[in-house]
Amino acid sequence: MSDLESKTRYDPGEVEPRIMRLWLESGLFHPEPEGTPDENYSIAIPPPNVTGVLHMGHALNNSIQDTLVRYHRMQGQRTKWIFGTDHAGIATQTQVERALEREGLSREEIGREAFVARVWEWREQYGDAIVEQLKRLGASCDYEDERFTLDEGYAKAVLEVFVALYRRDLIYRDRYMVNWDPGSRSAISDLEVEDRDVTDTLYYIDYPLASGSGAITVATVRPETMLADTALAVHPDDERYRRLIGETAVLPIVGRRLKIIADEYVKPEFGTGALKITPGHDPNDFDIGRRHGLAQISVIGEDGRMTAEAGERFAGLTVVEAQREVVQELREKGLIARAEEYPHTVPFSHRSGERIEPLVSLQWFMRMDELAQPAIDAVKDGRVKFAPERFAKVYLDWMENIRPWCISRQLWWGHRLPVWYRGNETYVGTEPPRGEGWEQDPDVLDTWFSSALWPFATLGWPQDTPALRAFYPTDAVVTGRDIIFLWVARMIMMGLEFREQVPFDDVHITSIIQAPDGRRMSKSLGTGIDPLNLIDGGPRPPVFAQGGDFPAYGADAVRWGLLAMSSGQDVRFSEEKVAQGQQLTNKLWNAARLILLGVDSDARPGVSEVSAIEDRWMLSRLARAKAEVRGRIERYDFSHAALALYDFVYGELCDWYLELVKPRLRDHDGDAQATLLHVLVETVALAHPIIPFVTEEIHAHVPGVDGLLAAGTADLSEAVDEDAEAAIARMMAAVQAIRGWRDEAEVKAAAIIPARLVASGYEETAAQIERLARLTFSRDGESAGGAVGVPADSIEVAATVAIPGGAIEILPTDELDAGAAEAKRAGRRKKLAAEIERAQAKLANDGFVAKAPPHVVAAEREKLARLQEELDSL
RNA sequence: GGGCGGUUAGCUCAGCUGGUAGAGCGCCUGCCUUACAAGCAGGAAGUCGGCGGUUCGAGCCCGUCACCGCCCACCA
Repeated sequence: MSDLESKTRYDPGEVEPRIMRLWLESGLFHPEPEGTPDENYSIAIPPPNVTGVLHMGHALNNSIQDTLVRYHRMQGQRTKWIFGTDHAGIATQTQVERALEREGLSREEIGREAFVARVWEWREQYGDAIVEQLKRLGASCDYEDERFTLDEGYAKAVLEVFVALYRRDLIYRDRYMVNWDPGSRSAISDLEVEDRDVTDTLYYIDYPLASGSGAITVATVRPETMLADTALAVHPDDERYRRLIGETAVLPIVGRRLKIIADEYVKPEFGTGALKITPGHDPNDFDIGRRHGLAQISVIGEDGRMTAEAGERFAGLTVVEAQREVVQELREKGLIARAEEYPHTVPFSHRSGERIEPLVSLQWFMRMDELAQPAIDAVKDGRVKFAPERFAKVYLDWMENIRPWCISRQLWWGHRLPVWYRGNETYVGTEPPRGEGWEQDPDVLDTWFSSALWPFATLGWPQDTPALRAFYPTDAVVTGRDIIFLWVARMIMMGLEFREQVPFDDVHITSIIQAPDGRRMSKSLGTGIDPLNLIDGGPRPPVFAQGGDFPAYGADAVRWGLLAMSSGQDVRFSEEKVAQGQQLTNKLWNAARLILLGVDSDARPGVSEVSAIEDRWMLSRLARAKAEVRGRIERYDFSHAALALYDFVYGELCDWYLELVKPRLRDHDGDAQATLLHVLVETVALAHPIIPFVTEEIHAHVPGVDGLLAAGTADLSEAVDEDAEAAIARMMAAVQAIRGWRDEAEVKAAAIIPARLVASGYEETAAQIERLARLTFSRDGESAGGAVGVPADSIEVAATVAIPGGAIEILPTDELDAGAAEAKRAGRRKKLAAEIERAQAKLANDGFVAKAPPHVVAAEREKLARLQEELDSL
């Protein structure tokens, strides 16, 4: 209890680790696998990369998930936040390779087995970091049931799926054009490619005709690939070239004869209208080549250097070097008609950042169209719902045009393909083949292949486990829109294929939080903000105008701030929102201090026989706040949930209720104490899913309540008391009117001013008005709450302040400056006159009176009458 | 080239089925009122991106233009 007395500021640094320990030790986060998925609640965390560190995206995403999870847990549902990490093939392998480089080693030097062992060591060493960081955030994941995508059981699920899809002919091996990433020396999928703007040189090259009569000119930004040209193409209807179709041209430098073919793909209006065809190094040319049965020649190798097929002169050169050589030779021969700057977009590897080299390569693919159809239906018929809804369209557009997925990766870290070769034989199975001479395919699967199985593989599939029966399908997945295709779509397809059920009902796509200057948050740009630095206090990144360290805002403040920032769209990071969250935690802490240090030792929470108007009001407003926050959370509208909570705590609980009830608290009023404690308990329960730490800490101090707040069940009652709300709303308006008048009339803040209440509807609140507005109502012949006072002209009145249902008349006193009061009256009169004019004009408009809904017109008339009355009283 | 989102107070953002614009921060004024001065009370501040239309009435609906951001796409 001494903390409550001594700490006038909430101290998250002391509270949060202590509370997290309590939660973890309680076993609260680890539900027994019982019940049905319908009655239970589960979310599978988007598995963070095992060697990753928490970034702002994680912080937002997991704040949201934890809010959902804690909310549903407190609705009494058996709740599991399925937890684990992803082996993250390329990312992790790259990190370990860099570490090896620093030792002067490479993975090739130490060999596959030793390398994989090194990665496992690395994982042992660094794999905990992100788990610990999630705990700092307060995430209530089921840490006791942690999965890893390369664990034995999980790997079994991956192989099972591969084999099953292979047997269905959905997985196949093919020589095909792939996105080759020279950086990671692996093929990557279309989704791992990003386009960047680049300015290249567009060369116009003359290809002499074999007949010797002139040349055909083609434009290209990649002259070095001409070494692999196997044809030229023109549009069949292009008059300029029609007579050349079927002729041959001579490939400069190489001397190969190229047939001139016709293909509708060629755009006559672009460039020269003639195209060099390089099936080995261009995706379009690859297709054209297949259509026309052209040879594929590969002059660029997987190492990004020219191959022997490029000719002795170029073999071994880098692509850039080869281009220079080729261009130089063409120039010497006078075959470059012209060259110009050419800005366009070019594919780059999302992972390594290197320019993609399209290559023909023998890879494993998954055919997606058949798997996609049920997943399209699931979204169309609402079994899977996107929030915000517009992302359903994004999903459907992609799914309806889905293409085969290149799933093999030339890496060492990952699930090795369950494929073996012996001569011309191929064996695919979850167990290695019997017999001698089999060699396993060296490739591993795309990381997203295993991620696609996450919602059920984490629960023990392919075994029929209790966890699977209790928690699949899950309820929601919460993630960023950047992985709708990479992950969400594939989970839906795999879930339907292998469990015949969608993996989740709801897909919540979160905002992406940008740097304060609107740029992408990125470590390399200096725009990244480490959430831990916000929680614990730490350096502000360079993107902030203000330097120095963040204050230690605490996890609750960061959670609240991120939720408040997030909306349906991308938003800039706002430190002010985090600060606002901190203020909220501090406000709650101090409200709790007022209540807990003020009540008698035998006081207990309760609501029986509540009769005081402010108590009734508070309970009614609490009920509304609960309904509001609940509704917002269930609609995945977290910013409004956070703001509604803030508004309730500040605007109703602290600004009004606590002020109203203070006198009764001092008087040891039993009803007041019980109600205060009840409201406190209910408020921290309401707030807990969003700001779990401070609420748990406060809850622990409430007399007569046991157990963890996080483990409790929320009271769902939402009874509203309209009469009490109306009475207190009037009182609040009256107090604010007087406060406003006092300020403008320059009445000293501390002065208590004589006045007379000339209004109805204040029977229960007159005394409160006196106290909160610092007035003293005269009782000459009237009761304090009397309906109508003595006739207005019988006593001199210094000022009249309009309030709902009447007015408060300020009586003369030395505290009043007559001039200021009159100036104030004049100002008010002017304002009223303007408003009256507007209302009159509106009502004079026949169209308005005739066509607007009756209640709108009636409201306008009422307003006019009220304004007129006030003006008259002045 | 398609598609999506945005443009509201100095800053970051709200604004439900159209009915005289809101919050936080910042700013101004006054208060150390025994929960919180990292607090409390009060206040100033916006031609709701431009133009046109529908309507009695438009921040909200329709059209159009401008700028910002994102996604998808094989144009040499």
